[in-house]
Formats: sequence, C-alpha cells, structure tokens
Amino acid sequence: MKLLDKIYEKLKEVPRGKIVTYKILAESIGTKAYRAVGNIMNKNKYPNKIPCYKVVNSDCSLGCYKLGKREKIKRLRKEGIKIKNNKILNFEKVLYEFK
DNA sequence: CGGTTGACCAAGT
DNA sequence: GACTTGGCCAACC
Repeated sequence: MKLLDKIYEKLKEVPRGKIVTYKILAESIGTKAYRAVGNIMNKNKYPNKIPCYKVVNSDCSLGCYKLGKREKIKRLRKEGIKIKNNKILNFEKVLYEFK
C-alpha cells in the first residue's frame, strides 16, 4: 500500500464536522512527510472521492485547495465548521485525532 | 539516480 | 505583522 493510499484511508476516516492538519495526517500514517501530503493532494487522482477540504494547516489557517479556497470554505461551513479571516474557529474542537 | 517542487512547519529576523 | 531559513520527504522529471 502506498503512502498515497494511506492518506486517503485516513482522510475517509475523518468524521463529518471534523478536520485534520497535514502534519497530523502525515504522522498518523507513519511519516514526517507532511509536506509531501500537500504535494500528493495537489496531484490527487480522486478529487471528488476524497474530502480534501478537511485538511488544513497546523496554524489553523486554511491553506489551499485544488478546486479553490472558496469551495473549501463553503464545504467546511456546510459541515458546521466556522471560518473567519481565513482561520478555523474552535480549531481544537473540530480537530480530529487519529488513534 | 540526482535535482526540483510543493495545498508545510517552526523558529528566527 | 511580513519575510527568510533550514528542515522535512513523496512524487515528478
């Protein structure tokens, strides 16, 4: 199983209304390639299959999104996550931690 | 196989 | 605040 697939698996594991950071996501799959995670997402093969918008930066800013930042915000808000000034509100509350 | 590129991070200036 | 620096590592060329 490739790292790429692990990322998808983990991402699918994130429940509705929760998000993760690139760092946590990377470390949860046993790598420190948090930077590569973003790289992979950008070239991701299943943009509609994977909820990429649930992945944000560690400093609770949004980061980028293949389909646009607007779309990211829109979808996140739809899940009950509040965003202001390009930052996640209640960051720790919506942050999903892998076990 | 080496070099470059990132949807990054943390610490420093 | 904004910017730079050094580090990280998979994917790409």
